[in-house]
Amino acid sequence: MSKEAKVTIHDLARELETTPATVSRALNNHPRISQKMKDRVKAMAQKLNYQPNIVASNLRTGKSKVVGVIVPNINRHYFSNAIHSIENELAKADYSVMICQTSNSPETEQKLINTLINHKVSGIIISSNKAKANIESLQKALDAGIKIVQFDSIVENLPTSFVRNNDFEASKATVQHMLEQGYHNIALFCGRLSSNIYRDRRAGYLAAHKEYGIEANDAFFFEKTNNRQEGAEAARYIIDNKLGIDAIFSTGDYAALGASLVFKEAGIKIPEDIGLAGYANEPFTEFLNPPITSFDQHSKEIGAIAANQILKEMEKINTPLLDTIVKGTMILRESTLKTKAKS
Amino acid sequence: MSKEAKVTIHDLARELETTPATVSRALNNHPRISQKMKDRVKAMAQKLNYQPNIVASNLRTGKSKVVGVIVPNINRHYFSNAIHSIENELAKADYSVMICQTSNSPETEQKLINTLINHKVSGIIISSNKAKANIESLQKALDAGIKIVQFDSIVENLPTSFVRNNDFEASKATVQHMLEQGYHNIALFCGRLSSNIYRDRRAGYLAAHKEYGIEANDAFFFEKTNNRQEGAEAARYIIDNKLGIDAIFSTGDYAALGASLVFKEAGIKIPEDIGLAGYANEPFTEFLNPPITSFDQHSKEIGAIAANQILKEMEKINTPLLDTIVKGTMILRESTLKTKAKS
DNA sequence: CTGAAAGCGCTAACAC
DNA sequence: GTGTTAGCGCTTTCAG
Repeated sequence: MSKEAKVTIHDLARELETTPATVSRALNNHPRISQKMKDRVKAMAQKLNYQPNIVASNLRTGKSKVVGVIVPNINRHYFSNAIHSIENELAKADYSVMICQTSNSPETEQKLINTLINHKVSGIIISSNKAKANIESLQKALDAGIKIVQFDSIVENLPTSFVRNNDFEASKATVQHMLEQGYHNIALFCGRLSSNIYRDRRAGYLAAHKEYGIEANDAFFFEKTNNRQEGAEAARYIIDNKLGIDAIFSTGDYAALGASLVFKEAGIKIPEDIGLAGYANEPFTEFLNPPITSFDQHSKEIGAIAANQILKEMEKINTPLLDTIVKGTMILRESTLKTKAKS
Repeated sequence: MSKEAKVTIHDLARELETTPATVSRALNNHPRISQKMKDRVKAMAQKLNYQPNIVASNLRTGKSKVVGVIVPNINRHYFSNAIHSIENELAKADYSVMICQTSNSPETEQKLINTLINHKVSGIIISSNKAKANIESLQKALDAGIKIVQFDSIVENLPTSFVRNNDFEASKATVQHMLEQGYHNIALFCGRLSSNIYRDRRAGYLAAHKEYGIEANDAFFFEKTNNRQEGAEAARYIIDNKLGIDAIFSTGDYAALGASLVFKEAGIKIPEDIGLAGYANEPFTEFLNPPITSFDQHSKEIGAIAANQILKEMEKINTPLLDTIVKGTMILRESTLKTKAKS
């Protein structure tokens, strides 16, 4: 298969009449090697087209310049942006990225964590399920000296760094805005409550109501309504069962999208007949008719922060763990501007 | 750091009063090991919570169940979908995915290819730049026994499998459709011609004109117009310099998006005043006002095909190389339906 | 069916 | 500043 036998540090040593150890040290810029030797070694490496065997180095040192990233799905705007930044930042420090999708399956996640441990990655950046087995696996990773940074969906009681949004305040602010616009019967389209992010967003929704002096109606709570289809179904349910709902706060943009299209088809006007706000500021929210209010989570920044934090933790001992909260930005659009629509 | 010392096959062997070789074989289901021994070994592995050191195994065998994926950017719909499928398919076969972004820099790409080679990956799935140095690096990977599958932007004269779209026919069909709608002065917004995909799309644009008996106007060719901003600039240029352009075929959706928004602001009506078609069927195209005609490339399928092909090549010797063409689907939308708009 | 022994390529004490 | 030596954990001939 190979044209020429693989060249190793032994070959370099032989050519230079020195030893593999010296070659290794020279290549790694060891301080106690003479500049002259370093130059000779590097020249010879170039000449023979020497390529270091990273695997051998990893085995010997027990470390590797690899970081694993575990997310539910790569092809969601939020994650693909976060991963984009993570790869960019880590590549600057010559780290490689191993990427894994759980599809929200705790079993898959556990398996992936184990695989990463066995690959001897130096760090894991993860948006986690909360299954007990996963927490144990993450703890095992920590015990093995692997640094972990959690983002998005996190397990609070693990001693790791976090990077997260202010989901509670964000949701509260959005719902407050809706209440102030005159929507007083706001449905909640919500993701799985097993995840802190959806729990927080729901809490924000409830807190806004409480502060405004309105009791949130339990019948207006749509759990597991988190994608386009589920959003569409919930919207149809709302249309069919005159519940008195005059607005929807959706903890995800896709459910809002599904609802938006159903309302449009049914001739129900947004924002006049029903208000609608999503979450995540997916690109399409800007272009819907009308454009829908959403919340930008700054996913690129989140990825960059997570990457730089894990870099510090991997390279400098005693780097303190950080809990970083990235404040999102409310993007007000036509879909909740009832007052403006009236005027 | 670790709670307990790492357990190795030696530990298992000692406990079972056998040898590391037998343990290794048992764990790998070697046929000449008795079922009884396999059971004993696996039970003990479980009991001691043995975790194989993949790195050691990789060093010894010179292989690894890792595939590298190299793309310009992760956070484009096309690539994030392709990668989504790639990871899904490879994970089924217990392969891990290392992901790399070139940001369209040939130097970065070359560095990444080398890193993957040195990591001893078994395969590389790549959307490549065409720089000479990169081709040499890919050849080096092939020489090292690494399987390569190219998709999207490919280097034709390398002996690898390809997975691609029928960009030429797709573009030709779209432009034909526009010509038939009565747009006879169609501008071309185009990506870098160093890439086969944009060359092919341009060729399709030209072929459609030729077949229709109209000469394509050189002044209507906008090279390096491939993102939102460039598209907006080109649109402004078109507005300012009365060139007689009555439609735009853009080889990418983002440039079409930029143009669409500029036209809207300028009060220029799509499709009445100007026709507009994009390429890639980015999610937002469906929701623009009006929705814009585009071309769905089936990126998920492309990723899945690339992944399964490389799996075969890695696992079965003498797997033939495949050149798979995935036919895209034209998505006709309002932005090019001049006749319908008239009626 | 199992054991003995060697070694993948590199690094890091420890010498001098 | 450089050489000697041992070994990371695993697999795989070769022997029996």
